[in-house]
Amino acid sequence: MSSADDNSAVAREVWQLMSDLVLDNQRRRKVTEVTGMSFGRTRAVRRVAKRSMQMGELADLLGMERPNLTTLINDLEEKGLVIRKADPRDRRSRLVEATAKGKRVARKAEAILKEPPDRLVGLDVEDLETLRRCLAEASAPGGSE
Amino acid sequence: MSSADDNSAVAREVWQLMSDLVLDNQRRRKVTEVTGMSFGRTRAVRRVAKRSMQMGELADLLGMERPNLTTLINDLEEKGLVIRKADPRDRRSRLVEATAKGKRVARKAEAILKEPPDRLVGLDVEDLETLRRCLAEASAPGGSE
DNA sequence: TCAATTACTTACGTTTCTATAACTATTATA
DNA sequence: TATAATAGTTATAGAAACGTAAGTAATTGA
Repeated sequence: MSSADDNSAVAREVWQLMSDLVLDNQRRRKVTEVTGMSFGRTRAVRRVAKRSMQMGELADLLGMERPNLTTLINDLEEKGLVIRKADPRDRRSRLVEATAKGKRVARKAEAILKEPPDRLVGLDVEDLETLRRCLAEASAPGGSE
Repeated sequence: MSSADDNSAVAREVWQLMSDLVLDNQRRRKVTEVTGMSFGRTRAVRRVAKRSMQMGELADLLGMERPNLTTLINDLEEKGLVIRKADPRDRRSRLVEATAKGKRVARKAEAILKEPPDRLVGLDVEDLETLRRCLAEASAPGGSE
């Protein structure tokens, strides 16, 4: 029996446990409740709040078609959460930027999403440190979501 | 400085790392692609494939209103993925059961969702064991998702 | 037994998500 | 400069996700 097989088996268990912990839909529900809009809309606002970007880049990050993003951003702009600005480098493209209001909404969402479950906080500090070390090692440099 | 504060800070980091790892939208996308239906529909099939249950219980698990579940299950029934059966205990309620076809679809989805990312599999066995131990400790007895 | 409750469905309307085709404006290139 | 490629928008249209009100059938319990 190879060590790779051992890894795989344990990794599957770990993955299952992690997924169960993270994929708690109450969290999504809470976010839509607090922000007063869909999770997808909130996701866009959060992205833009971190950094202004072109429509195309944002569409790619959110994994949606450009025409659909146009509609979404129209909506967010009407709500006063983002604005489109001219891109000085390329007049074809538009830069999407979060307004102060948009950033507030993004912060509210992040606050909910970043709050770890009680059960995680309740672990021993040593265990948490170990978790952090291992997960940091397992994490891609680019991050996701 | 209390130990609780230390825990909280590290826990937040751990949580962030875990969330990034789990919330990879490519996975969702792949599931809808393979199953040929929305993630929500697939979620329902997966639930029922594990265990037959009443409409109400399923609606609660999926976090949706009963009328909406009725529509969803109608759709899945037309697709031949589930069937409604009489509940011998209570003739008001219906038991939703996955068909063989439904179970196949559920298996396909699970196969994608249960596959841990390469970066996790690549960790040392000792680290994986530690992760498992910690996460098992942090997991609720009831599970979620 | 009969009123209240429960489990589910029907009917309806709104929002959100999704994809595609055709269009304008701008930039890059041959 | 003419042509192609790019960035975004408009226009459609269908599927999916939500919520509420009102209805049926079965059960509970006073």
